[in-house]
Amino acid sequence: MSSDPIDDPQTAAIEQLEQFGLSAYAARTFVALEKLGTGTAIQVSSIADVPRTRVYDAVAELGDRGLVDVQHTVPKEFWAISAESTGRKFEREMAHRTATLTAALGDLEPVESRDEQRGVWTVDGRPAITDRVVEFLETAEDEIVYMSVEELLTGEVVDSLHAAADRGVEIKLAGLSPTVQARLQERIPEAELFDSLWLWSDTPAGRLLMVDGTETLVSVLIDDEQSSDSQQETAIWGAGETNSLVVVLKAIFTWRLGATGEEDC
Amino acid sequence: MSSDPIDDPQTAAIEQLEQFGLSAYAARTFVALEKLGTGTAIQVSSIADVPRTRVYDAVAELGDRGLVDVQHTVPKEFWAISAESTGRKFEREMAHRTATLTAALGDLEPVESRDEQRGVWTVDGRPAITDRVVEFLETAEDEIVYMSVEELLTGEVVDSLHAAADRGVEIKLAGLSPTVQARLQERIPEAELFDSLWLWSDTPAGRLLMVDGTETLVSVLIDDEQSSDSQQETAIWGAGETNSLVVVLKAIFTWRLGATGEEDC
DNA sequence: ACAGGATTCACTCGGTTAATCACAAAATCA
DNA sequence: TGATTTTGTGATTAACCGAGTGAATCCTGT
Repeated sequence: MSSDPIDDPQTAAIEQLEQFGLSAYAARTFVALEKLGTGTAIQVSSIADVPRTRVYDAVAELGDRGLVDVQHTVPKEFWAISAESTGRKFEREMAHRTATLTAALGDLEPVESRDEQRGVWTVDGRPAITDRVVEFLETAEDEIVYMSVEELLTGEVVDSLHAAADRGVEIKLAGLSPTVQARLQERIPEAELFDSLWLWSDTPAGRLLMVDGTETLVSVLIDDEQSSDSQQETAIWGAGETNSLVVVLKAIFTWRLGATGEEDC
Repeated sequence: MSSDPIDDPQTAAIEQLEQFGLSAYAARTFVALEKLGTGTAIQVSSIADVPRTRVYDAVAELGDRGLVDVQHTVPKEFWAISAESTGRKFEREMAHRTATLTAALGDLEPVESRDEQRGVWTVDGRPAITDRVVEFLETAEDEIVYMSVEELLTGEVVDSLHAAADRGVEIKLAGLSPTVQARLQERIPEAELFDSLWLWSDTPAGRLLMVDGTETLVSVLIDDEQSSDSQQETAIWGAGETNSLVVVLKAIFTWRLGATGEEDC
């Protein structure tokens, strides 16, 4: 009995194989064979919890994918390719799939011209928001204004800031805590720091970004009603000179940045 | 109307997205948004052939994956990330998945020791067979004997042969046609050529491989009964000093190789 | 030929997803 | 303000695929 199903390698492997499109039986059969090296239907069935009579279907599926070979004796014996080969095989398959997808998406002819962005868009979830932030940072040409709490300063964001600094983009940073300030200063010495202008101290702070005065993003952390210990991040963003969110944030930033140090309100 | 559904970029993109685990509706919705840039439920529904009332679910699914943002106006408006971002996103996700899988497979503790291979295994399908051949070539330490028809000399095989030659493995090659011989000689000058000993001229020839005198593989091309124009490749292989297939082939090879030039039979 | 096991095949059941419909909320227009 | 259209959400039905089970067939060794 594998006691704790969480992060048990067997469970993890089966899960990934299913994600790659294998049936449940095939995935479990493959993992069993991986442990056995070689085995018969009965052996597989006993340790993989797959009905004996269906091991054959599963092996056929695995054979089509080039993951398992068969010995046509009685009883049949099955052999799985090595763990390293499996990894390489899937890596190549996935590379091929992503290439196909990218090519196909690139070949789609647009129905109409992609006009200027209007309105304010919302994104939910930390990974998606980080994606959007990084994307904005990568398109920056002149100026980046960025403010963030520590926990949201992931590596990719810092890397993007660094890359922007290297190509001559003016960077103005603010953190909500001295810790964050220090870390930013250390990683990106080119950046100009300014005092945090986050005035709503009881608001669960998130991030605040403006790029080239034309693209802005604001996020906040909200307590998740389901799991009380975790926080959910939600963000809004807008793009374009005349975008309402952009206009508002640009006004705020130029006002605060112009009057650095004056802390009245 | 997209007339020919074969290799139509739209169809291809939808197919790949479904392979990556998106529902049919989500995949079609995303492709539609990719063409539109931004759009409402009705616009998506009209060009994506998705029921209007289901576009919202599809978008929610896409939003969870970070592929689409929403504008909470009336009517709602949807925005899809760029084709390039999509490609990068999936590339990273797949890299993560393969890494997880490789780690999990490596952490599987074997049930019993992987004993010496016995018996003869069969592999079906050209890609799987090529995989096996390359794997054997990569483990070669002393000597490779390889014979193949031209159509099976894919790039990866030649590359593996080249790599083996570079690390000092003695390579003995034979092709079934002078063309193949010439190509091999050109690509891998270190290799020693010998006359083909494929005597069964009416047999649909495939390949024949022996590595270090301990691993052997033989394949033949058989006409496919379904599609008469294509050929199916099927192979058998064995490993280990005492393996019957290995013993037989080793005997043949040493006999023929020892008596090069004598063409009686 | 027979017994035991191995393998294949046919079928049922359950869950998921596609697809349709009904309805409530909101907005536009008269 | 009231009627009509449009938008969004939820419930319901239908079709499909995969898991699981059991019976029928085949093979092997005695």
